[in-house]
Amino acid sequence: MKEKIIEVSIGMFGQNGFTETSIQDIVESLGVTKGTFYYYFKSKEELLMEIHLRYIDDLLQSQKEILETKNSSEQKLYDIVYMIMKHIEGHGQSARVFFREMQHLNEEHLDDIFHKRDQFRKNMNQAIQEGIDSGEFRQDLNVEIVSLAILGAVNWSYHWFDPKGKLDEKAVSTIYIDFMLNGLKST
Amino acid sequence: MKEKIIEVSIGMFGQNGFTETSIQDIVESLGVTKGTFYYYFKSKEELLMEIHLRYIDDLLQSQKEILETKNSSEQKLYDIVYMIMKHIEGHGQSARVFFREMQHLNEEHLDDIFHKRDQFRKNMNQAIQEGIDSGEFRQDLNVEIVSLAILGAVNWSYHWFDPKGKLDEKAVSTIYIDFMLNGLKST
Amino acid sequence: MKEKIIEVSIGMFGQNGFTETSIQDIVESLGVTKGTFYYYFKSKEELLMEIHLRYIDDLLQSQKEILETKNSSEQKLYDIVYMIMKHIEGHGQSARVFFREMQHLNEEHLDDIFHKRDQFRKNMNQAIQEGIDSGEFRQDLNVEIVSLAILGAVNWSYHWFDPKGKLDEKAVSTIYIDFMLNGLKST
Amino acid sequence: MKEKIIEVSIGMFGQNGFTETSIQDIVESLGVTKGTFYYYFKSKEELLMEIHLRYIDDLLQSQKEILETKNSSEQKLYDIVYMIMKHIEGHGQSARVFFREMQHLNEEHLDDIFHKRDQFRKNMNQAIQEGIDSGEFRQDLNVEIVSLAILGAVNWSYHWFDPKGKLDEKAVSTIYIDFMLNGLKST
DNA sequence: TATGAATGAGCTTTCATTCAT
DNA sequence: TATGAATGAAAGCTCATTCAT
Repeated sequence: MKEKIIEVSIGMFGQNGFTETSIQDIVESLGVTKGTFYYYFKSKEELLMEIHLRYIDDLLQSQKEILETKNSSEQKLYDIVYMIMKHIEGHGQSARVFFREMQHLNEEHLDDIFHKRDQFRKNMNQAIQEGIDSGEFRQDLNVEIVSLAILGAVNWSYHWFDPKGKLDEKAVSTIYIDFMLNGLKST
Repeated sequence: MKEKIIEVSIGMFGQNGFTETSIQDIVESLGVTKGTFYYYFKSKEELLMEIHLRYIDDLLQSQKEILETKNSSEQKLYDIVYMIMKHIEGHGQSARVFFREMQHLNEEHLDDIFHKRDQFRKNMNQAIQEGIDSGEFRQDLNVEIVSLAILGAVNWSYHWFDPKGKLDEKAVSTIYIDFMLNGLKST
Repeated sequence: MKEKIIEVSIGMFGQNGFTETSIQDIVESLGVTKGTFYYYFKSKEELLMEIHLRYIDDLLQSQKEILETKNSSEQKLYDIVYMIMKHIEGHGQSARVFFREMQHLNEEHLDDIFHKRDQFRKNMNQAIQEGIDSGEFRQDLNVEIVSLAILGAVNWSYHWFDPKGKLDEKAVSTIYIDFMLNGLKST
Repeated sequence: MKEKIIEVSIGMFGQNGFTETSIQDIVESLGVTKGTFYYYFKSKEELLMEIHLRYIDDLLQSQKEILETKNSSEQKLYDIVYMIMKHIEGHGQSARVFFREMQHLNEEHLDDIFHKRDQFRKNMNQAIQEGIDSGEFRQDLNVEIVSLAILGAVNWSYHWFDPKGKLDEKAVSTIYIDFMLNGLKST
């Protein structure tokens, strides 16, 4: 039941927004009553936190596995970008909730999530730094800002990426990486 | 008074969110009553639309001026990126509202805004295409996706950019452009 | 202007109801502002009272003229019925307002109107009594109740009478009177 | 609880009017909170509809039973008149609400009620027609108009009938019927 | 005569949450 | 595990009215 609540909530939060979705809406779509909801969750916010945690923990775990390999920095970068895109493709509504409804967490939870997002970003920084150190990437990069640019470009995809569109998440990732590695300029 | 309402609303919507800010909060912060609010706005949503319109219309206008120059594509790209960053720097809360609270517009208004955002994106596409045609940019770029990547990277800045931080909007723009033109790879 | 306000108010009160029609609605339909309204009327209720007064005073005056003639009771009865019907035909919305929105008058005004409606009813009683005394009407009638029945039947017409319908107010009055004088029973 | 809400609402709507009675007034008189009201009714209008439905359905049912008997038309007419009067006597406030507050139903509900009131009227027409066909009533009656006159006379009673007055509903009904059958004219 | 800005009280409705069963 | 009745606080919005100009 708890899983079912989370599942339909993600769908409804993603579609209509956190504030716009009432507990009533959620339980009605499951054919149960509000009491049931409060048996499994202390509050609406706790449900939102659970959704956030699952998303970011999953991302962090995948990122960790990628970073622990012996692959080239270029490959690692590609793997991370593709992994995020794969998440957006496979859990599109989760991504929407994660990127859009964070503000509705309470302070404590927000701190927790913020810290984890920061960790994700720092891991990204590190991957880029490694590429610089190994000579794969340019020496004169501002790691912090470039990292934010890459994350921004990829994360932004949740706004427009359509799993049923012309290009799948793999194709988009490939274009992203080519752009990020080689830039726009003709040589 | 209308201007004052818009002004404080942007601040409060940006800080606490559209749904979390009540009309009561807004008018209290101005020392007037709810009736006053509804004298100037038919609904809370109408106020939100006004904020959106001002933001996107301003952006489109600035973009148009940039595109109408005879500058190189590289320069135009820089100018657009810097212009967006300048907006985020100068109207940070507006940007937050614009990028985050769009969902609370009604269908008709959403259509309008969506159409304008699309226009902005298409103008961006065109700028890149011109660069390709003139030989400044690589021939093998996927214009649509690259354009989305650039916009994503720059727009995302509203999440983290701090006007009082170490780097100002000009420095960030420069780093962005360098990254976008030349990529990460060492040569 | 005062006349115009009364005129459109009758239309709007009749169509949509007194409470459902706002001052704003009224002044907007005249292209003026609320201040103007309050220049001519102390309150919304005062406007309603004015409408009521015009209606009942008109009715009372017409009734008086009919009763002062030397006509037969039958004729007088017919004239009164026809006169009410004529009012409903010609001032349909006024009738609606008069019969339906009385409750929104304040106590003092309500008293006044009530007293005048009562006067109208008593004059009716008197007409019937005269008919009885002269032998035109049956001796065993309960004047009070019969009078209320007649007024009920005629007044009720405002619910359904359609000036553009098959029967005009004259035809309906004739049928009413025939029914009231001769009853249903076959002889 | 739902019953209690309906009960006190009828009283308050009848006394002070639908618009003049707030949900607050209703729940306060029951010692509960507004939330409770909305647990049982989707809206104030829905409550009004429920009151209307109960009234008209009850009336239609009683009318049906009367019409299905083998009684004379005269008797049926008396029974219907008496039945309506009995309703006005016993559910005076309901009658007030029913006849006066109909306008506050929404379009869909209004249609429904209107249709049922029309059915009641048509059944009345039919009863009169049967009397004509059987020879009890005059051949030259305009059934539609006479029927409306009778209903008007009886329904109007809700304006003035006082259960504690000199004449009870039975006495009034008897006077009504005598008047309707035999008319005013002396013979 | 008329305007327009502002008020303030009140309205219907929503909703997260509680709790006895 | 789950229900269903009830709460209470707050929300968006309406509107008759006032008043300086």
